[in-house]
Parts: sequence; C-alpha cells; structure tokens
Amino acid sequence: MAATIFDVAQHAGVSIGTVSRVFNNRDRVHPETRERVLRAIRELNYQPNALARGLASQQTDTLGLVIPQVNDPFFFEIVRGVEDAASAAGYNLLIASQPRQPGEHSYLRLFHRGHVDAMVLVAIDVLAHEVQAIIDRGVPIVLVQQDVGRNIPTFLADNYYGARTLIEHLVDVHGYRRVAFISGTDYTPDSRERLRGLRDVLAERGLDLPAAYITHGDYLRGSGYRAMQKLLDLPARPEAVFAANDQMAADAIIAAQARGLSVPDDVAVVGFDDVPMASYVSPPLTTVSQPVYELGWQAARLALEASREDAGARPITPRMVQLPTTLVVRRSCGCAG
Amino acid sequence: MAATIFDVAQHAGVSIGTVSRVFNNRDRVHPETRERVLRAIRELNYQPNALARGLASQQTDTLGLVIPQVNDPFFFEIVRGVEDAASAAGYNLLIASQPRQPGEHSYLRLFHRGHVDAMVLVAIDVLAHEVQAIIDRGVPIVLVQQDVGRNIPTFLADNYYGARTLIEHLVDVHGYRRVAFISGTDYTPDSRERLRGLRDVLAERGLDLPAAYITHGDYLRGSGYRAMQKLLDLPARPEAVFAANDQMAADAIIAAQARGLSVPDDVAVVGFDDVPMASYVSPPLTTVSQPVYELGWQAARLALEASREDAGARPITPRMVQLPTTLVVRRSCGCAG
DNA sequence: TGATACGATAAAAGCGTTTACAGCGCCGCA
DNA sequence: TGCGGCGCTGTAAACGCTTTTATCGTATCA
Repeated sequence: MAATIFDVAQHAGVSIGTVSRVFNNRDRVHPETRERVLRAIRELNYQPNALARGLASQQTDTLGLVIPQVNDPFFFEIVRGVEDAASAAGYNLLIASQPRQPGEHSYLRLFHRGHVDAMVLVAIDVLAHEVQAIIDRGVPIVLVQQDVGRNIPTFLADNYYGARTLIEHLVDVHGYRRVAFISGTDYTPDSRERLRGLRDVLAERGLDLPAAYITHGDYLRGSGYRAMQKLLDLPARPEAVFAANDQMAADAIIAAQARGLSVPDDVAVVGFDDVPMASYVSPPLTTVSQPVYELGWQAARLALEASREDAGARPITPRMVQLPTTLVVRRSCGCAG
Repeated sequence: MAATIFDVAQHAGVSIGTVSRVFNNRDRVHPETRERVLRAIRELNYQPNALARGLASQQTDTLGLVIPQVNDPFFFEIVRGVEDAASAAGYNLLIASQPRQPGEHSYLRLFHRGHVDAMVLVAIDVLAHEVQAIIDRGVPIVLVQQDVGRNIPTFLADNYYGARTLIEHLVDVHGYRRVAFISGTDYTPDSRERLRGLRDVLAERGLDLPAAYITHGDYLRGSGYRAMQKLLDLPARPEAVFAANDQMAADAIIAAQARGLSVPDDVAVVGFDDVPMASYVSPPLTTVSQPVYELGWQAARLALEASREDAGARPITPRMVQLPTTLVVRRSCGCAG
C-alpha cells in the first residue's frame, strides 16, 4: 500500500503530528526537524490520503459540477473553464449529470454525502429552496445559465443585450421587417431573454411579431429543421429567422436549402453561441459569441472563494454577474464575406 | 450539520452497527428492527458520509477520468459515455485534465491520494511502467485511444480498417490516384494507424505515396488550413486529401475554396471521426464514424468491473478491444448528394 | 537558584463509517 | 436440566488524517 503518515513519522523519527504540521505548513517546526520530515516525505513518495484528510478537516478540496445530460459543445467548454479554475486552486472536480428522471436531483446527493466543498450548477433545473438550504449549511452554490432568484449567485451571458445587438443588425442594417424566432427549452432563462431582446427591438421600431413567428425548438439537432419548415409554410414568409442557438440555426439553413431557397438571399438565418460549427456551415453563421469558458471559470472561482471565506467575514458576493456577448457577423445575415 | 449514523441509531434505538447493516443489506437483521431503522433513515434524511465510508471500507465508489486539455467534441462524447457507465453503476466521476507541463501526471496524484477505485485514461501520454505499477497495486486502469502495450487494457476504434475503407472508396470508386495525408499528433496511435491504412491501400494497388504528400497537423483548428496550403502548392497537386480528423478536413476545405478551387471537383477532401460539424460543412464531409460514446462506456465498464472482482479469481480481461468504424459517405469525396 | 514562560514536539481525541468479534437470549436436543 | 448452536445486536477497533491538549526541555528573570 501507499505510505501513510505513520510511515513517514517513523522514517523521520518524529510523531505523526509533526509530519502533519510540516506538510501543511502549520505552526512552527524546528528547521532541522522540518528538513528531516521533508526528506522522509520525498523518500517514501508520501501523499496524504484524501479521504482521511477530508474526514478529519471537514473539507474535501473537491468542487462539484452538475451539467445536463446533453451533448452540446457549449457545456464542454464550461467544463473546461471550471476544471481549469478548480485545478489552479488545487481542487478536484467531481462531475455529475442531471439524471434523466426529473424527480431526482443529483446535486443533492453530492451535498448530502459530503463529497464537495462547493458546487457549480450549469443550466440545471433546480429547486430554489433546496439550493438555498444547502448554501445556508455552508456549501456555496453558484448557478450558470440559470437564475432562480433568492440571492443565489448566478453567472449568465448577457442574453438580452446579445439578442438586441443581433436583431438591431438585422433590422437596422439589412432592413428586414419580418423576423421570426425558433426558441430553445424554457426552464433556463436564456431562450426567454433572447426572445425578449427580439421582441423589444421590433416593438421599438413599430414592427410586428405575430404569434405564428414564434416556433418552438429544444436546442437539439433536428428541432431547428422542423421549426423552419413551419415558418416557411407560413403565408407571409419571414425575411429573417433568429434561432436561439447555432445548432438550430444550422438546421434551419439546411431546411431552407432543401426547399431550394437561398440563405441569405431568400431568407436570412442567424444563431446564438458561436460554437465551432458556426463558421463552417454554408453560408457561415452570423451569431452572438458568449464567453462560455470564462463563464465556467468565473463561476468556479466564486464558488471556491466562498467556500474558503466561509468562517471569516465575507465580502458581499455578487448576486448576479452578466458577462458581455459579442456580435459575430458572417454571411448568413446577408452581409458580404 | 447532516445527520450521522449516530443520530439514526439513537433515533431508532439501536446501535450504529445495526444501522450500518441495514443500510448496506449486510448480515441479517430482524425485520422489525430493520423497519425501525429504515424509518429513522427516512425521517432524518440520512445519507452516509462518503469520505468516512471510503476510509473505512477502502473503496471510494469513484471512477477517475483523465482527458487531454483540448477542446474537442470528441472528448466530450467520451466523457458522456464514461459518466453514464459510472452513474449506472452507482459510481461518482472525478475528472482531471492532463496538465500542460509534460512532466506532471495528474493520474498519478489521483491514485496516490486514494481518490479513486479505477481509472480511465483517454488519449493521455502515459508512462507504461507507472500505469503498470498502479494496476499491480489494485487500481485498474483502462486506456482509450492510446496503446502502450504491456498488458494494459486498451479501447480503440479500428482506425486502420476505418482508414482502409475510406481510402478504398477514394481509389476504387472514384479512381483517385494521388492521395495526400494531413496527420494528427503522434503520441497516440490513431493518426499513425490511419496513415498506415492509407499507405497499405495505395501500396496494394501499386500507387505512390510521395513524402511530400504527408503533411503534419495537430488535430486542432487552423493546422488543417496550413497543411492544405502546402499540399496545394505542390507541382503535382493531389486529387484527394485525407485529413486525420474532421476539424482539419473542414479547414482543408476552406483552404481549397479560398484559392478558388472546388471541393470535390478540383480536389476531394475526407476526414475522420464524424463529429457533428461534419454534416454541416459545405460540401458535407465524407468521413469515418467512430463509436465514441460506446468507447467511453465500455472502457468505464471494464474498469469498474475489474475493480470489483479484485479479490476473486477474475476472468481474463481483454488486452485490447477494437470497436468497429463505419464509412459515412457524403459529398466531399465526389459522391452525389 | 527556583519559579516562569515559551518553543518544540509528543500524545490523544476526534472525524463517520465498516467490520470483526463478543455477547445474549432462546430453541432444540441429549 | 444443561448445553451447543443460532439468530440477532451491541461493542470496539480500525481506516489515515487534523487539531487540541499535554509534556518536556531550556532560556529568562527576579
């Protein structure tokens, strides 16, 4: 088996308490003793057992991350941000997927079993009072791409402003007046906020947004195709279609082209997210870039900081942070390459 | 704080030993007592502390997963497979990235600190003897998209056969005779195997593969573009280009189109992996589909099984498993839509 | 020179489980 | 009636750490 603290203590001729003090730089230890202990640690390749350490110190040096069970590069990018922040802080990362059956909440289990010091929940359908209860018991939780109010810290891209900029481009630059929407799922705020951006820009210019122009997708492959078909069947075909993410926008383009329509000449299509695929579809997608990696990174940072300041007087942490989005103009809106 | 086993014992009027027996279904407990304990567990919402449990039982119910620090949807798909297998078996998933500096090996730390019962290493640059040592100490390790011999279990897609099928399609169906290659990184076997497939098919047909036709990429965005430029500068321009993954193939297409060349009329381009993007680029990519999710899933299953059979006489586990690949014909090879 | 304080270390008490072992009541059998 | 065995449950020792408390020299001061 691996060397334990006892082995090191024996090897260095000290007690285990001293080894612990040296390893954690706690209290003062005579320089000479410290040197002996360090040598023993090196010689035995000692690494403290994480479980024992967690049990004794009541902290696990582990960050919990819960993500939806969906294959979207968007989430992977968040995972990368979270992972980087965690490992930079010397934390491990424990990942759980939101289970399929809606009743079960895996983040509760992570908490109850004492696995983690803090949690980041990405686009997860949470129970606000449960989350609040966990935070109150000393395990900080930060939400990403989700907002349930109640003073629970939240990191979001500025979906509303991003959508506004995008629609303003369509309306003010290209002069489109009939703009339709393909929504995503509804339990996180992003699709709603993007729709609100669309709605407001149109309203401010006195343009109409008929109910039939709002179709429903689920962010996943295929749903954009079906929604686009419905829109193209409409008597008053939209001049531009705003899909709530790039995947659906890419599918919408395919759907239009399958009918022999040209994008953007017959109908413009724009998306949201700026995933890698966006620049490779034809025509390349005009979309809105979100700082996804950064979102994960900052959320993880906040969660970890909160877990460490737990005892002391903690500074006021932000209730909500919106990160800026950027309009990425390519060709699917009608602009020239 | 959360309820402990003591609270439950007191609440049910039994000893902690009995609570533990009930919770783990070990030994026999009087039905009536069991009922009392179960009620107490329910009423207190008791969940055993994972650390204490791991410390006492010497098993953590946690699977370690190490992936390269790269943003590739390919890896995310593997993560999903591994996660599903782990959670189906009641295991948690601890994720670590291969650190940037080549000297450090995060999987060693996971092992040494007793975090995990088993590990899956994906496309990681490992030290064979270290891995062997860990396995010998009772923590099973399974490699994915990597092979270092030494009886270390390995899951791979059948890269060689996949490449063969792809090249046979180019040569035998389309009649291309000048086929070039854009390689990936070299520390995992996949790029090498794909090149071998290309080489063998050409050789069997008496076709030449000049050294200049083998260019070097790194699987990442951008490198396919540069490699393609070199190929197009060649006096004898290749008729078809085989990129070792789809990302580079997509970039190669862009590079060709930037020169006013038509794909596939002037030069055909094919890739490998069949990532989501492949069907959206223009022309849609002919490529080879790998069972990526399945790769992760099966690797995790094997690792977990091995960790549980540890004590008993374990059946012979496979040294290497190759999963089948499928040719996906789209338009970038010259086939009609 | 003897009481005092202090720096350094050892000893021991948890942390919350699992599990080996002991104990107890009761039944069946000689 | 006495005793071995069995079904059930309590007790206590690990597991490998952290952290509090106790101890022991040694230097300091009156």
